[in-house]
Amino acid sequence: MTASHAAPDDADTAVDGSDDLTVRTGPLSFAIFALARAHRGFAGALLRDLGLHPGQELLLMQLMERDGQTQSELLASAGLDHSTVSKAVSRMQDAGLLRREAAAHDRRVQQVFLTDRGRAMREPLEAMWARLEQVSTQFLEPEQIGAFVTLARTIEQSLRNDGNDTTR
Amino acid sequence: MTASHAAPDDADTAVDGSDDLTVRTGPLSFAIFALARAHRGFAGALLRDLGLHPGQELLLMQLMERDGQTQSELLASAGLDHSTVSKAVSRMQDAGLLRREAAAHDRRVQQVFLTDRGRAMREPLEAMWARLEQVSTQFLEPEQIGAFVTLARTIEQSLRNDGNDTTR
DNA sequence: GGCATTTAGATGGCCAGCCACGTGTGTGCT
DNA sequence: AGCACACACGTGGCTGGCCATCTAAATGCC
Repeated sequence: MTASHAAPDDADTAVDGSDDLTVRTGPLSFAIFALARAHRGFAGALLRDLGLHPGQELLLMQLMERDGQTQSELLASAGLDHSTVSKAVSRMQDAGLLRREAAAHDRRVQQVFLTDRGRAMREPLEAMWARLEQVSTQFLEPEQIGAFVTLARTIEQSLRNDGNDTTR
Repeated sequence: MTASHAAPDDADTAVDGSDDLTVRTGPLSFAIFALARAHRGFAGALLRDLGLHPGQELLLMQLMERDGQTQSELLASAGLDHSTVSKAVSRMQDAGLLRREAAAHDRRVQQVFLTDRGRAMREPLEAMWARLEQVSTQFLEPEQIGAFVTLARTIEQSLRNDGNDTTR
């Protein structure tokens, strides 16, 4: 994955010590960016082994929790654009992971169901997700994990509220 | 941005309380995902006003810090794939934000320089970046910000090291 | 009932980002 | 010198993700 270029000197991706403009102006924002990249990259590598693309695992796991959800429900839990879900579902349908079915009572609605092949991804996906979590938290104490999650949610809410706030 | 669907009931994007499979198996990983989406979404909205696309601001600010960097240097600081940088630089060149120039001593290398138009983005970009940071940290105490950054870097390093680790 | 509005998806367009592959250039080894 | 190798990029192909636009269907309002 990102191992290919692995930094010629010690100027690693983290940009430690050499406070550049981004870090100076917004250390937290930069930390989020960097963390998101690393996390996504690592997850992507694990998903690759499963034949999945980043983001698809969230849809699958969402359906494993409750099968037959509509696309609207899926995009709400994942926080994605409806077009993104539509395309992803379409591709995953082609891949045989799930299928769509028009709802009887409301023909606009497309219910999404896992196929056997999709259901079979449960164990590998849980293992992958557990490993991702284990690697991420390997140097953290339980209370640090809790603290991080709390902080992350607080920041997330701040961004979401402010983004929706028209009064500011 | 994500204001469109704004959750019909209380099933907000954050999935509070309704611990689904993802949150149950990897709360920290899910928190990172959710935070990254919100942060990226908010940043994207601000960048849109500046006529930029997500990711381009990092390259610009990197060049503002030190102009004439090679593409390899840029991708190292941003942690991106070389092809991503190559394409982004190409498009930003078309947009008149910067220009490429083959290095004299090593004709493989492409040095990237800001144009006047690119340099003019400095003030707006700093303001945008500062606002992003302000919104993100609006409910946090200074020590919480520090704690978050520290935790984020720790997690990031864990992911990076393990990703590159061939011995595990 | 009839018509405007809202809602669920689909689709096209565009950029970010990755991998795989190809090309030109510098380096090192013999 | 010669040749294998590493390095810096460019390009094509694919997916994720967003916005804008369109269609069909349900809902609301008169």
